[in-house]
Amino acid sequence: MVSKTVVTAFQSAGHDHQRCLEDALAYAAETCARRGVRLTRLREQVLRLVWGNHEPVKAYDLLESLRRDHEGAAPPTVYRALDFLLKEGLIHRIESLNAYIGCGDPSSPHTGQFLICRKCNSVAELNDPEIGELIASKTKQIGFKMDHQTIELSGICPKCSG
Amino acid sequence: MVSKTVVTAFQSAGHDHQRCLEDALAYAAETCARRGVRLTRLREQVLRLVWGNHEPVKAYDLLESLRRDHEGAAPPTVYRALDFLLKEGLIHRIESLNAYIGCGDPSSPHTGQFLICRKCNSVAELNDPEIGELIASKTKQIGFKMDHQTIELSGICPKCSG
DNA sequence: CAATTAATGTAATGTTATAACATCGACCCA
DNA sequence: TGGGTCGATGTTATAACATTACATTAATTG
Ligand SMILES: [Zn+2]
Ligand SMILES: [Zn+2]
Ligand SMILES: [Zn+2]
Ligand SMILES: [Zn+2]
Repeated sequence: MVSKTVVTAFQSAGHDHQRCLEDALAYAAETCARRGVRLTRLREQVLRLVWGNHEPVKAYDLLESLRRDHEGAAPPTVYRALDFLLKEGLIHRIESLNAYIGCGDPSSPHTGQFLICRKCNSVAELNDPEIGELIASKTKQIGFKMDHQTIELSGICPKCSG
Repeated sequence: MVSKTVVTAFQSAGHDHQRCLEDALAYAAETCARRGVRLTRLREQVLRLVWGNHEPVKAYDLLESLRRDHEGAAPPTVYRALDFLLKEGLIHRIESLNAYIGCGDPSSPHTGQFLICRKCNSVAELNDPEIGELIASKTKQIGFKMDHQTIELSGICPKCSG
Protein backbone atom coordinates (compact mmCIF):
# COMPACT_ATOMS: atom_id res chain seq x y z
CA MET A 1 0.00 0.00 0.00
CA VAL A 2 1.37 3.35 -1.04
CA SER A 3 1.24 6.26 1.43
CA LYS A 4 -1.81 8.44 0.87
CA THR A 5 -2.91 11.88 2.05
CA VAL A 6 -6.37 10.81 3.11
CA VAL A 7 -5.59 7.76 5.19
CA THR A 8 -9.20 7.18 6.20
CA ALA A 9 -12.00 9.17 4.55
CA PHE A 10 -15.44 9.96 5.93
CA GLN A 11 -17.46 6.93 4.88
CA SER A 12 -20.34 7.14 2.43
CA ALA A 13 -23.69 5.41 2.87
CA GLY A 14 -22.78 2.38 0.80
CA HIS A 15 -19.59 1.67 2.72
CA ASP A 16 -18.92 -2.05 3.10
CA HIS A 17 -17.57 -2.00 6.61
CA GLN A 18 -17.40 -5.74 7.03
CA ARG A 19 -14.92 -5.80 4.20
CA CYS A 20 -13.14 -2.71 5.53
CA LEU A 21 -12.77 -4.38 8.93
CA GLU A 22 -11.50 -7.68 7.59
CA ASP A 23 -8.99 -5.87 5.37
CA ALA A 24 -7.70 -3.90 8.32
CA LEU A 25 -7.31 -7.03 10.43
CA ALA A 26 -5.59 -8.92 7.65
CA TYR A 27 -3.26 -6.02 7.05
CA ALA A 28 -2.50 -5.78 10.76
CA ALA A 29 -1.73 -9.48 10.95
CA GLU A 30 0.59 -9.21 7.99
CA THR A 31 2.30 -6.12 9.40
CA CYS A 32 2.90 -7.75 12.77
CA ALA A 33 4.20 -10.94 11.14
CA ARG A 34 6.64 -8.94 9.05
CA ARG A 35 7.88 -7.13 12.16
CA GLY A 36 8.15 -10.26 14.25
CA VAL A 37 5.73 -9.04 16.91
CA ARG A 38 2.81 -11.02 18.23
CA LEU A 39 -0.74 -10.04 17.37
CA THR A 40 -2.21 -12.32 19.99
CA ARG A 41 -5.86 -13.35 20.13
CA LEU A 42 -6.51 -10.74 22.79
CA ARG A 43 -4.80 -7.94 20.90
CA GLU A 44 -6.55 -8.85 17.69
CA GLN A 45 -9.88 -8.86 19.47
CA VAL A 46 -9.26 -5.39 20.87
CA LEU A 47 -8.20 -4.21 17.42
CA ARG A 48 -11.41 -5.67 15.98
CA LEU A 49 -13.44 -3.80 18.59
CA VAL A 50 -11.63 -0.53 17.90
CA TRP A 51 -12.39 -1.05 14.22
CA GLY A 52 -16.07 -1.68 15.00
CA ASN A 53 -16.91 1.55 13.22
CA HIS A 54 -15.22 4.76 12.15
CA GLU A 55 -15.76 6.44 15.48
CA PRO A 56 -13.30 6.79 18.34
CA VAL A 57 -13.84 4.17 21.03
CA LYS A 58 -13.23 4.64 24.75
CA ALA A 59 -11.14 2.23 26.78
CA TYR A 60 -13.89 1.33 29.22
CA ASP A 61 -16.35 0.73 26.40
CA LEU A 62 -13.82 -1.65 24.91
CA LEU A 63 -13.52 -3.29 28.28
CA GLU A 64 -17.25 -3.82 28.49
CA SER A 65 -17.41 -5.28 24.98
CA LEU A 66 -14.40 -7.43 25.63
CA ARG A 67 -16.02 -8.92 28.71
CA ARG A 68 -18.80 -10.40 26.61
CA ASP A 69 -16.51 -13.24 25.60
CA HIS A 70 -13.52 -12.71 27.84
CA GLU A 71 -14.76 -12.97 31.38
CA GLY A 72 -11.81 -11.84 33.45
CA ALA A 73 -10.97 -8.71 31.50
CA ALA A 74 -9.86 -5.79 33.67
CA PRO A 75 -8.55 -2.30 32.85
CA PRO A 76 -4.95 -3.48 32.36
CA THR A 77 -6.17 -6.07 29.88
CA VAL A 78 -7.47 -3.32 27.63
CA TYR A 79 -4.77 -0.74 28.26
CA ARG A 80 -1.96 -3.21 27.54
CA ALA A 81 -3.56 -4.21 24.26
CA LEU A 82 -4.07 -0.56 23.37
CA ASP A 83 -0.43 0.21 24.22
CA PHE A 84 0.71 -2.54 21.90
CA LEU A 85 -1.56 -1.42 19.07
CA LEU A 86 -0.48 2.21 19.51
CA LYS A 87 3.19 1.26 19.49
CA GLU A 88 2.75 -0.72 16.30
CA GLY A 89 0.81 2.14 14.72
CA LEU A 90 -2.31 0.03 14.24
CA ILE A 91 -4.44 2.53 16.11
CA HIS A 92 -4.20 6.16 17.13
CA ARG A 93 -5.21 7.88 20.34
CA ILE A 94 -7.46 10.93 20.05
CA GLU A 95 -6.22 13.11 22.89
CA SER A 96 -9.13 15.49 22.91
CA LEU A 97 -11.58 12.60 23.40
CA ASN A 98 -9.58 10.10 25.47
CA ALA A 99 -10.44 7.60 22.80
CA TYR A 100 -8.90 5.34 20.19
CA ILE A 101 -9.39 4.77 16.50
CA GLY A 102 -8.04 2.37 13.94
CA CYS A 103 -5.35 3.50 11.54
CA GLY A 104 -5.92 2.73 7.90
CA ASP A 105 -2.25 2.79 7.03
CA PRO A 106 0.07 1.30 9.64
CA SER A 107 2.75 0.66 7.03
CA SER A 108 4.83 3.68 8.04
CA PRO A 109 4.80 5.39 11.42
CA HIS A 110 2.93 8.68 11.44
CA THR A 111 0.91 10.77 13.83
CA GLY A 112 -2.02 11.66 11.60
CA GLN A 113 -4.33 14.62 11.40
CA PHE A 114 -7.82 13.87 12.61
CA LEU A 115 -11.10 15.41 11.48
CA ILE A 116 -13.73 14.72 14.10
CA CYS A 117 -17.41 15.26 13.40
CA ARG A 118 -19.03 16.54 16.56
CA LYS A 119 -22.48 15.60 15.27
CA CYS A 120 -22.05 11.95 14.20
CA ASN A 121 -18.70 11.31 15.91
CA SER A 122 -17.15 9.86 12.79
CA VAL A 123 -13.49 10.55 12.15
CA ALA A 124 -11.38 10.91 9.04
CA GLU A 125 -7.61 10.69 9.12
CA LEU A 126 -5.26 12.72 6.97
CA ASN A 127 -1.55 12.36 6.71
CA ASP A 128 -0.96 15.47 4.67
CA PRO A 129 2.72 16.19 4.15
CA GLU A 130 2.14 19.89 3.45
CA ILE A 131 0.59 20.36 6.87
CA GLY A 132 3.28 18.36 8.59
CA GLU A 133 6.07 20.16 6.77
CA LEU A 134 4.68 23.65 7.27
CA ILE A 135 4.47 23.03 10.99
CA ALA A 136 7.91 21.46 11.02
CA SER A 137 9.42 24.46 9.25
CA LYS A 138 7.62 27.00 11.47
CA THR A 139 8.76 25.33 14.65
CA LYS A 140 12.26 24.84 13.37
CA GLN A 141 12.47 28.58 12.72
CA ILE A 142 12.16 29.24 16.40
CA GLY A 143 14.69 26.57 17.36
CA PHE A 144 12.25 23.89 18.45
CA LYS A 145 13.16 20.27 17.71
CA MET A 146 9.75 18.78 17.15
CA ASP A 147 9.31 15.04 17.44
CA HIS A 148 5.58 14.56 17.65
CA GLN A 149 2.48 16.32 16.37
CA THR A 150 -1.02 16.12 17.82
CA ILE A 151 -3.50 17.59 15.34
CA GLU A 152 -7.19 17.14 16.04
CA LEU A 153 -9.80 19.15 14.18
CA SER A 154 -13.35 19.34 15.35
CA GLY A 155 -16.30 20.26 13.14
CA ILE A 156 -19.07 18.89 10.95
CA CYS A 157 -18.46 16.20 8.35
CA PRO A 158 -19.84 16.36 4.80
CA LYS A 159 -22.59 13.84 5.53
CA CYS A 160 -23.87 15.80 8.52
CA SER A 161 -23.75 19.20 6.84
CA GLY A 162 -25.18 18.01 3.52
CA MET B 1 -2.20 44.74 21.98
CA VAL B 2 -1.93 43.76 18.33
CA SER B 3 -2.29 40.08 17.37
CA LYS B 4 1.07 38.35 17.07
CA THR B 5 2.28 35.06 15.63
CA VAL B 6 4.30 34.06 18.67
CA VAL B 7 1.79 34.64 21.44
CA THR B 8 4.10 33.32 24.15
CA ALA B 9 7.75 32.58 23.39
CA PHE B 10 10.07 30.19 25.19
CA GLN B 11 11.45 32.34 27.98
CA SER B 12 15.11 33.27 28.22
CA ALA B 13 17.19 33.17 31.41
CA GLY B 14 16.69 36.84 32.27
CA HIS B 15 12.93 36.68 31.98
CA ASP B 16 11.20 38.90 34.54
CA HIS B 17 8.33 36.64 35.36
CA GLN B 18 6.99 38.71 38.20
CA ARG B 19 6.37 41.47 35.72
CA CYS B 20 5.06 39.02 33.14
CA LEU B 21 2.57 37.65 35.67
CA GLU B 22 1.34 41.02 36.85
CA ASP B 23 0.89 42.17 33.27
CA ALA B 24 -1.15 39.10 32.45
CA LEU B 25 -3.36 39.59 35.50
CA ALA B 26 -3.87 43.27 34.77
CA TYR B 27 -4.70 42.50 31.18
CA ALA B 28 -7.14 39.79 32.26
CA ALA B 29 -8.86 42.17 34.67
CA GLU B 30 -9.18 44.78 31.97
CA THR B 31 -10.49 42.25 29.44
CA CYS B 32 -13.13 40.95 31.84
CA ALA B 33 -14.21 44.45 32.79
CA ARG B 34 -14.61 45.35 29.13
CA ARG B 35 -16.74 42.26 28.54
CA GLY B 36 -18.85 42.73 31.64
CA VAL B 37 -17.89 39.40 33.18
CA ARG B 38 -16.68 38.95 36.72
CA LEU B 39 -13.07 38.05 37.41
CA THR B 40 -13.81 37.16 41.01
CA ARG B 41 -11.17 36.78 43.70
CA LEU B 42 -11.29 33.00 43.30
CA ARG B 43 -11.00 33.08 39.53
CA GLU B 44 -8.17 35.56 39.69
CA GLN B 45 -6.36 33.41 42.19
CA VAL B 46 -6.65 30.37 39.94
CA LEU B 47 -5.45 32.44 37.00
CA ARG B 48 -2.49 33.59 39.08
CA LEU B 49 -1.64 29.98 39.91
CA VAL B 50 -1.91 28.90 36.27
CA TRP B 51 0.44 31.75 35.41
CA GLY B 52 2.90 30.64 38.10
CA ASN B 53 5.35 29.71 35.35
CA HIS B 54 5.36 28.91 31.67
CA GLU B 55 4.54 25.25 32.19
CA PRO B 56 1.17 23.57 31.96
CA VAL B 57 -0.45 23.08 35.36
CA LYS B 58 -2.73 20.21 36.36
CA ALA B 59 -6.11 20.78 37.96
CA TYR B 60 -5.33 18.83 41.11
CA ASP B 61 -2.03 20.65 41.56
CA LEU B 62 -3.97 23.88 41.34
CA LEU B 63 -6.38 22.51 43.90
CA GLU B 64 -3.55 21.73 46.29
CA SER B 65 -2.03 25.20 45.88
CA LEU B 66 -5.40 26.83 46.20
CA ARG B 67 -6.04 25.09 49.49
CA ARG B 68 -3.09 26.86 51.08
CA ASP B 69 -5.21 29.95 51.52
CA HIS B 70 -8.66 28.74 50.62
CA GLU B 71 -9.48 25.99 53.03
CA GLY B 72 -12.65 24.50 51.62
CA ALA B 73 -11.52 24.19 48.01
CA ALA B 74 -12.78 21.06 46.27
CA PRO B 75 -12.50 19.82 42.67
CA PRO B 76 -15.50 21.82 41.45
CA THR B 77 -13.93 24.95 42.88
CA VAL B 78 -11.01 24.55 40.52
CA TYR B 79 -12.85 23.17 37.52
CA ARG B 80 -15.42 25.96 37.58
CA ALA B 81 -12.74 28.59 37.68
CA LEU B 82 -10.89 26.83 34.85
CA ASP B 83 -14.09 26.65 32.79
CA PHE B 84 -14.59 30.37 33.20
CA LEU B 85 -10.98 31.17 32.28
CA LEU B 86 -11.14 28.85 29.26
CA LYS B 87 -14.38 30.39 28.07
CA GLU B 88 -12.93 33.88 28.33
CA GLY B 89 -9.79 32.75 26.52
CA LEU B 90 -7.54 33.64 29.46
CA ILE B 91 -6.08 30.16 29.54
CA HIS B 92 -5.82 27.19 27.20
CA ARG B 93 -6.19 23.50 27.89
CA ILE B 94 -3.39 21.22 26.68
CA GLU B 95 -5.28 18.08 25.71
CA SER B 96 -2.26 15.83 25.46
CA LEU B 97 -1.28 16.65 29.05
CA ASN B 98 -4.63 17.20 30.76
CA ALA B 99 -3.21 20.50 31.88
CA TYR B 100 -3.77 24.23 31.59
CA ILE B 101 -1.62 27.19 30.61
CA GLY B 102 -2.07 30.93 30.55
CA CYS B 103 -2.76 32.68 27.26
CA GLY B 104 -0.64 35.71 26.50
CA ASP B 105 -3.20 37.25 24.19
CA PRO B 106 -6.81 36.85 25.26
CA SER B 107 -7.87 39.87 23.19
CA SER B 108 -9.29 37.76 20.37
CA PRO B 109 -10.51 34.18 20.63
CA HIS B 110 -8.12 31.64 19.18
CA THR B 111 -7.12 28.04 19.74
CA GLY B 112 -3.35 28.39 19.61
CA GLN B 113 -0.56 26.08 18.51
CA PHE B 114 1.47 24.76 21.40
CA LEU B 115 5.14 23.79 21.44
CA ILE B 116 5.78 21.62 24.45
CA CYS B 117 9.30 20.84 25.63
CA ARG B 118 9.39 17.30 26.93
CA LYS B 119 12.61 17.98 28.80
CA CYS B 120 11.84 21.16 30.79
CA ASN B 121 8.03 21.15 30.31
CA SER B 122 7.98 24.76 29.20
CA VAL B 123 5.48 25.72 26.54
CA ALA B 124 5.43 28.33 23.80
CA GLU B 125 2.23 29.38 22.06
CA LEU B 126 1.95 30.30 18.42
CA ASN B 127 -1.07 31.67 16.66
CA ASP B 128 0.30 31.37 13.16
CA PRO B 129 -2.29 32.26 10.53
CA GLU B 130 -0.49 30.30 7.80
CA ILE B 131 -0.84 27.09 9.77
CA GLY B 132 -4.44 27.79 10.64
CA GLU B 133 -5.33 28.70 7.09
CA LEU B 134 -3.54 25.79 5.46
CA ILE B 135 -5.43 23.40 7.69
CA ALA B 136 -8.68 25.25 7.11
CA SER B 137 -8.24 25.05 3.35
CA LYS B 138 -7.26 21.37 3.38
CA THR B 139 -10.22 20.37 5.47
CA LYS B 140 -12.60 22.53 3.47
CA GLN B 141 -11.45 20.71 0.33
CA ILE B 142 -12.93 17.53 1.66
CA GLY B 143 -16.16 19.15 2.77
CA PHE B 144 -15.40 19.40 6.46
CA LYS B 145 -16.72 22.44 8.34
CA MET B 146 -13.99 22.91 10.90
CA ASP B 147 -14.75 24.92 14.01
CA HIS B 148 -11.90 24.08 16.36
CA GLN B 149 -8.23 23.11 16.04
CA THR B 150 -6.16 21.26 18.62
CA ILE B 151 -2.48 21.53 17.68
CA GLU B 152 0.08 20.35 20.21
CA LEU B 153 3.68 19.79 19.22
CA SER B 154 6.05 17.91 21.43
CA GLY B 155 9.84 18.20 21.27
CA ILE B 156 12.87 19.96 22.70
CA CYS B 157 12.96 23.71 23.20
CA PRO B 158 15.95 25.89 22.20
CA LYS B 159 17.17 26.23 25.78
CA CYS B 160 17.23 22.47 26.34
CA SER B 161 18.87 21.60 23.03
CA GLY B 162 21.44 24.41 23.16
C1' DC C 1 12.91 -30.25 28.94
C1' DA C 2 14.62 -26.67 31.69
C1' DA C 3 15.49 -21.70 31.51
C1' DT C 4 14.09 -17.38 30.01
C1' DT C 5 11.15 -13.90 28.51
C1' DA C 6 6.71 -12.14 26.90
C1' DA C 7 1.89 -11.98 27.85
C1' DT C 8 -1.96 -12.09 30.78
C1' DG C 9 -4.55 -12.36 35.40
C1' DT C 10 -5.83 -9.98 39.50
C1' DA C 11 -6.39 -6.57 43.17
C1' DA C 12 -5.71 -2.27 44.51
C1' DT C 13 -5.11 2.42 43.84
C1' DG C 14 -4.07 6.77 41.52
C1' DT C 15 -5.67 10.58 38.54
C1' DT C 16 -8.96 13.49 36.15
C1' DA C 17 -13.61 15.30 35.90
C1' DT C 18 -18.66 15.89 36.71
C1' DA C 19 -23.39 15.58 38.98
C1' DA C 20 -26.56 17.21 42.19
C1' DC C 21 -28.21 20.04 45.49
C1' DA C 22 -27.50 23.62 49.18
C1' DT C 23 -26.06 28.20 50.32
C1' DC C 24 -24.26 32.65 49.61
C1' DG C 25 -23.72 37.09 47.62
C1' DA C 26 -24.05 40.66 44.01
C1' DC C 27 -27.25 43.28 41.59
C1' DC C 28 -31.66 45.18 40.29
C1' DC C 29 -35.75 47.26 41.18
C1' DA C 30 -39.61 48.57 43.62
C1' DT D 1 -34.11 49.45 52.35
C1' DG D 2 -36.28 45.01 51.55
C1' DG D 3 -37.16 41.31 48.62
C1' DG D 4 -36.47 38.95 44.23
C1' DT D 5 -33.37 37.03 40.84
C1' DC D 6 -29.45 35.05 39.09
C1' DG D 7 -24.68 34.03 39.11
C1' DA D 8 -21.04 32.16 42.07
C1' DT D 9 -19.47 29.11 45.49
C1' DG D 10 -19.79 25.22 49.11
C1' DT D 11 -20.27 20.37 49.84
C1' DT D 12 -20.74 15.51 49.15
C1' DA D 13 -20.60 11.92 46.29
C1' DT D 14 -19.45 9.48 42.25
C1' DA D 15 -18.15 8.85 37.41
C1' DA D 16 -14.54 8.27 34.01
C1' DC D 17 -9.84 7.38 32.78
C1' DA D 18 -5.39 5.12 33.77
C1' DT D 19 -1.44 2.85 36.28
C1' DT D 20 1.19 0.06 39.84
C1' DA D 21 2.57 -4.14 41.63
C1' DC D 22 2.83 -8.71 41.93
C1' DA D 23 1.21 -13.50 40.63
C1' DT D 24 0.51 -16.79 36.96
C1' DT D 25 0.60 -18.66 32.42
C1' DA D 26 2.20 -19.24 27.71
C1' DA D 27 5.70 -18.91 24.13
C1' DT D 28 10.45 -19.14 22.76
C1' DT D 29 15.02 -20.57 23.08
C1' DG D 30 19.07 -23.31 24.04
ZN1 LIG E 1 -15.14 0.95 7.38
ZN1 LIG F 1 -2.97 6.65 10.97
ZN1 LIG G 1 6.75 34.83 32.30
ZN1 LIG H 1 -3.67 31.76 23.44
